[in-house]
Amino acid sequence: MTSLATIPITAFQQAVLAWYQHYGRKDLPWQQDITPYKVWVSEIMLQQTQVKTVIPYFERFMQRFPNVNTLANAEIDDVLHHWTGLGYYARARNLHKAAKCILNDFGGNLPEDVDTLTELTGIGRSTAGAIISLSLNKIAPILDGNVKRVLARYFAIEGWPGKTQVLKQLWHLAELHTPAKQCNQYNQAMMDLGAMVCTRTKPACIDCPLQQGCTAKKLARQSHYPGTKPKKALPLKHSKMLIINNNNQLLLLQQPPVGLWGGLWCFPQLKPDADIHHWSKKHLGMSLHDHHTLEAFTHTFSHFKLNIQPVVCEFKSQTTRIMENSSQIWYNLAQPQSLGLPQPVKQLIQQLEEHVL
DNA sequence: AAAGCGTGGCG
DNA sequence: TCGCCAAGCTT
Repeated sequence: MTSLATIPITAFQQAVLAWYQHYGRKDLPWQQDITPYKVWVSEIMLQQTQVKTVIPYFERFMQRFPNVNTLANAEIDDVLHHWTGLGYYARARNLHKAAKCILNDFGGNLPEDVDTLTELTGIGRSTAGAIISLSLNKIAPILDGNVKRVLARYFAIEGWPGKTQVLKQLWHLAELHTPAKQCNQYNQAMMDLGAMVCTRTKPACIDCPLQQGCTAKKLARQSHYPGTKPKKALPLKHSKMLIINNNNQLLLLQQPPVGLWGGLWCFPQLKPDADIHHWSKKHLGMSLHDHHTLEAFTHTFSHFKLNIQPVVCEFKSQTTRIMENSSQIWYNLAQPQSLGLPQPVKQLIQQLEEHVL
């Protein structure tokens, strides 16, 4: 394979660093007055999430939780409230948990080595590397989706990075090429290259500082790398969401602390074949007077689709008899509490507000 | 080792 | 429209 020889490591690093000086991103919100905390929060938000989506969430989050201390002392409901719509809510729960740990065990300062950082929940090897390199300019490799794509193409690494063996190869290459000096700029540059030049579809190889040594380009097989995940159809599930409105206060139930939508507040959900009358009597102790459906819609998760049938419920007696408790609240439309809401629930609530007005 | 975990954008 | 997947980590 000598015909596909790549360029020496130092030349690789120099090309990447030189490109960064001209074209790298330096104006993102978390790149201003850089601190480990800002990099940490941004890296967590950016997991499986695009920059454009993250920016407004990051701004609001930093406004409300400007440092480890404010985050550690916040209510989890408030943290999840600021995460509403961003998805992968375990990230917010882990962030909050880790902030408490950093405050209690590390005096409010993030650990400054990869191994200790990785022990914090929600921080894996790549996120730890990003914090260490981007905020402290210490040497540490990163391997996010962008870097994976650049390396997989440059070295023509076969297979899906979700496979342990493929991932191992990529990590090895990342370690090998990460420079001791200007590690912060190099890592940022590799991510920017993947995001701006070495894109998933239609990579702009003509603009790439690594085009000369890129194996995928030589083979004209850019789209072959990195290998894709074996596909399977998403299962379709169905659920009813009960809208119980008492004088513009909506009954919401809190999801269990872990799992799908963990810790978030939802309308009561029923399986499609469940009887609403029976459920109302059993769980609310009330007789349903009438109900009507709103237009059903389908929400897509990473691993299944959920068809949601909203049902507006009306009762014979006062629904105020339903008492609040730790996992059951009345959500006040006029003065909403700071709570985490799944996107479909937030959506439905917005619809109801418009209807009321 | 592979599945669970959200949401939005894009071709 | 619909499948794919984006600055991954946890179990």
